[in-house]
Amino acid sequence: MSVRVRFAPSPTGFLHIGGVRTALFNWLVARHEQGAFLLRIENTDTSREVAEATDQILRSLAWLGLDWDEEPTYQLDNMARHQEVARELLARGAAYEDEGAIRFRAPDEGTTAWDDAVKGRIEVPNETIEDLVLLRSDGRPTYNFAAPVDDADMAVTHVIRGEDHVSNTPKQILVLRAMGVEPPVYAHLPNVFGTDGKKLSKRHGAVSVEEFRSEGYLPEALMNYLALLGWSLDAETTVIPKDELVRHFSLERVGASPATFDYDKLRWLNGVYLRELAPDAYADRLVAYLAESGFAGDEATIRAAAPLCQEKIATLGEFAGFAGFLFGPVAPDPAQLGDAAAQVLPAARAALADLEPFATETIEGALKGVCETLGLKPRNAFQPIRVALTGSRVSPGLYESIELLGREESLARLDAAAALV
RNA sequence: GCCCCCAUCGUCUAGCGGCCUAGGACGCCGGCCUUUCACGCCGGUAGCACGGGUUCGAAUCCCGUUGGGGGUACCA
Repeated sequence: MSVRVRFAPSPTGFLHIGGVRTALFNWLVARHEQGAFLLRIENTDTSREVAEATDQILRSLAWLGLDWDEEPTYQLDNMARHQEVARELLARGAAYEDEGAIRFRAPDEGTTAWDDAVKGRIEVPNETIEDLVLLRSDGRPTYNFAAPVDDADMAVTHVIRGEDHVSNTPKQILVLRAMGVEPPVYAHLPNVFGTDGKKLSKRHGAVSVEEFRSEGYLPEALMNYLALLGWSLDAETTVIPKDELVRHFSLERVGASPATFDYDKLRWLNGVYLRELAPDAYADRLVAYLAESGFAGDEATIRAAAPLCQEKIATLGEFAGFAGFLFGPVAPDPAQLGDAAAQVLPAARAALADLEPFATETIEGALKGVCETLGLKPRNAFQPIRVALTGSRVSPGLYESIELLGREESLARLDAAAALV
């Protein structure tokens, strides 16, 4: 029987990073097994439903590269089927009416157990399982009833979800057994926490897929990072691209203990993926990202600046701060110009004023000449120039930056800074 | 309260009884490279929560303690 998994978000908000990780692991199992990855929107709680949430979730999954099979289904659409199953259970005495609702008759003795693919065998005393409501008094199914019924109808073979569902599992198994259906394999993924050990929330940083996207993270880097949150390939491999993930992923190597989201490591990984991009692909990504984020700058300059930044920034979002001097005026801090500024700035201006051609190589020669003439080390001489031109002590290569800035603008900035000292 | 789960460097993890005086990665700290920063390279820092067992031998198995998490809804 081919593997069928499902990701079943409730449309109550954006896709949280923990939810994406759950979706990813489902997707990886499906792709690895060449099975099906299904989407089911659990919208039985109409009061909490947020308009647009479903679209946003689908968009986030698509951006990450988690493509799904078959049309997404909506749990509420199956209400007639849920009611039908509830009536059967009622007729058979497996359920009973209670104040207009229909409750499941949970056993009082024995235990309900399953072999969790992540956590191992879990046994729960039946006496601790309440008679759960199947159908609310208004006829709508509850989650713990709709979920197992739908899983059975969709022929789901592996239920891979967050560990907050562990305690729901025995209830769902009981329902399935009462229906005469063999339960699927269950795999409960451990939680993802913030650095303080609490649930990952806004104050830790980005939490929704859209936020990571707008901060300039690459979907392939985020996927790689998320896969490592609970799963490992071996003792040493960290950079694992999508196809390798699909080739090697298995639930067997998913750990049972919770993980803390490490923004530093994600950022580092993102830098790795950014640097591995071919130069033109990098420029394409950068241009697309900046257009999306509303960055005002002409594409030609962005493309010209791209190679100067690829080795240096770890997220696309850092481009504006790093190369922004190419697109607008700068305000150098006099304190950062340094002691040599009064000497260096005019000398650099003179060296660049009539330079022909005005290109990286000639600029390098001219500026090194300035160093020699003044008897200064490049380290000391270039800092005032850098600050004057870029407004920062950190920037792309100086010579390249000057060429991109152009003679006119460079001279003007040199003059402006010289006037400050 | 009751039920369930978890526990290796600050963080992600390898480890499924001897290969471990515990390996890799991020971070951090040095050094090299270098026009700054970054990249890269080299080196360093840091961990098996605690207590009992079992065993010739335990990070690995068992029990307990402590700590953390989840659940306990006509929410999902």
